Amino acid sequence: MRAHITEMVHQALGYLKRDGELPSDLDPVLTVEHTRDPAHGDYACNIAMVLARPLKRKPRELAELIVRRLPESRRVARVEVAGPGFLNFHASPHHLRMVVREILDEGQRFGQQPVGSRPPVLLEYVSANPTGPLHVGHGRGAAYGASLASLLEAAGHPVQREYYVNDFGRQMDILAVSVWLRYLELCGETVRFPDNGYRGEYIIEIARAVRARHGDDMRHGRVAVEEDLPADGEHGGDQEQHIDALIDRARQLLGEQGYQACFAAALDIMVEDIRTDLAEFGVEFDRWFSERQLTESGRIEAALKRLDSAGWLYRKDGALWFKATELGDDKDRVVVRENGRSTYFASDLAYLLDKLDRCSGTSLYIFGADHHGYVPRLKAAARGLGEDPDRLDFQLVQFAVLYRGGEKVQMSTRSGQFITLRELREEVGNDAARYFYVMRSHEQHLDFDLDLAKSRANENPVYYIQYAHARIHSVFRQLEERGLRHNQAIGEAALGLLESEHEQSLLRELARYPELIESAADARAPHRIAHYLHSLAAQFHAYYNASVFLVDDDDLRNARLNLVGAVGQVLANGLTLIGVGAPEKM
RNA sequence: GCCCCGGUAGCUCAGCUGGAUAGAGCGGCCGCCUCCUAAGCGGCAGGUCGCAGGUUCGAAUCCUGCCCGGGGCACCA
Repeated sequence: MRAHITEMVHQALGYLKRDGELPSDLDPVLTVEHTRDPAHGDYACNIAMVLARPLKRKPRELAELIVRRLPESRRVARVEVAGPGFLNFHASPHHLRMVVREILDEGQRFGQQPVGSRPPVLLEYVSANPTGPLHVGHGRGAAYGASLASLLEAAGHPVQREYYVNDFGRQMDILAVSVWLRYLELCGETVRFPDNGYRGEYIIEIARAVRARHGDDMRHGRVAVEEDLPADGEHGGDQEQHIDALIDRARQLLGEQGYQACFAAALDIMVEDIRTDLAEFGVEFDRWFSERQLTESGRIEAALKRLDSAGWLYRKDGALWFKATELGDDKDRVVVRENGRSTYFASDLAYLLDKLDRCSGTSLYIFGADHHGYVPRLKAAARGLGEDPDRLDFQLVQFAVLYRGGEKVQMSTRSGQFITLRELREEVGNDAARYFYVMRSHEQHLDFDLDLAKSRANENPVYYIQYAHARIHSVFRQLEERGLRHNQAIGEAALGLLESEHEQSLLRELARYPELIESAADARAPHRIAHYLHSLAAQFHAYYNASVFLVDDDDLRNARLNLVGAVGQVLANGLTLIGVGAPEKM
């Protein structure tokens, strides 16, 4: 509809230019938007105000001129000049009738553009290190990413969903050693656990699984394990040196094969845990991209070679550096360490290149807010690799803080004192968790009120929306119980009977859903869907309380059922986008 | 010091990429079930859009400076 009105205005301008009433070289930027106040019609256009200055004419006068030349449209009932010079367009009853018909005919596809009508997007999200279970912070990234993926798809972008698995590097070694030490404990050895190790209960469970698979094969005595290790932090030594030495010791005692078996077991179990956790949360991926494979396939070398031949690498202090500063970053970055191992950033380079090769459109990153420093770095990387940095899009998800009983729930990762995503889901349920995570703008800190999320009362927005959907289904059940059937054709013919304020505002609200999908997708803002649904539900509840739908009059009843059915459909479609269920009964 | 996000009603937040008289939920107060689910509805109260300049027909929205809160600035991952 917005496009339709824009076209109408352009036509009018064309006539005026042809007739010499406006200069022919005119090419103004005009906007058509939804009005907030129904008194201003359904859509407003600012063209007259935009033209007023360059033409040195009064906006209202220009507005009158344009209105007179607007082409006829069945979807527009009338156009008025209002306020400082707005063109206010009133949608025709025909237009609103068409919207209801479209909703009922298209069903769950209503609001969606054909996939492929917009450029593809490769969306990477969550990508938490598989060194422990997901916590509530990851949950927000997961809910946001999954909702955004659905939203982009609905707007017509082909979407590839990816999880980048950091299955390589020192953190994973620390995980493997932590598991091994717990395993030794299970075998009956008394070994000291390093300050820097992963302490969570889950490590013991992984160790148990390793023991079930490998028996006592990996058992070594305490002396062999701890002999001659540098002191740990607790004993006045260096934590990092201590744990590195411990990793080396594990490699020696277990042999490379044995060590890899332990490492692989820990990794498999962790990744599988994350995968099922997310799947239960309705968050799925098309691909789990392994960092290790990136290394082994030589793509890091390839990316570095490309940077080098473009002259962006240099050697200093024994390390290989990327001249990021010259490409917009605030400092140069090491890509190969003094010890010859490539850095995490080198993997990022290779992955970036791989993504851009596989997706002709945009590579969209969802980061936690603490990763914002990566943005200039990766843009510099794209430039250095000879790629267009505008093909990268970064969305930063701010932190979520849990509140229980009005008190902030304290969490710290190190000590293993954190609430996992799984615990959160069990406490408040998947629907509430998904909704609460996306109901706020992702770039806004989130106060997650556990008590509110658990509440089964009207104050909980999730139930409020779901209740509206359930009520609608209940109406249709009642209809059948009374031995009646809904006749859509009769309803459509009688849609003109829906003249009450509630009915009109519901029709207007439904009509803007497809445009909401578009603008929310462009703004990467699924929270707008959440707000829209709440508003639609509110209007429905008001309507429900004000009118009886199942009246004796066939025309009126069917017309109302068309409207109510359409509301139910749009509620279900929107809830699906943000991963929340649309129950038919509550 | 530099960078990112935020500051809008008592609280939590929207504000559709610059529009018309700034909105919702919660909390507070007053009402509404012989009727399709009261997990609902109606009403009242509540505002210096952090502060100061600037840009323009028009600013909560864009620019600059300052104040406050959160986060980040590794040859860690």
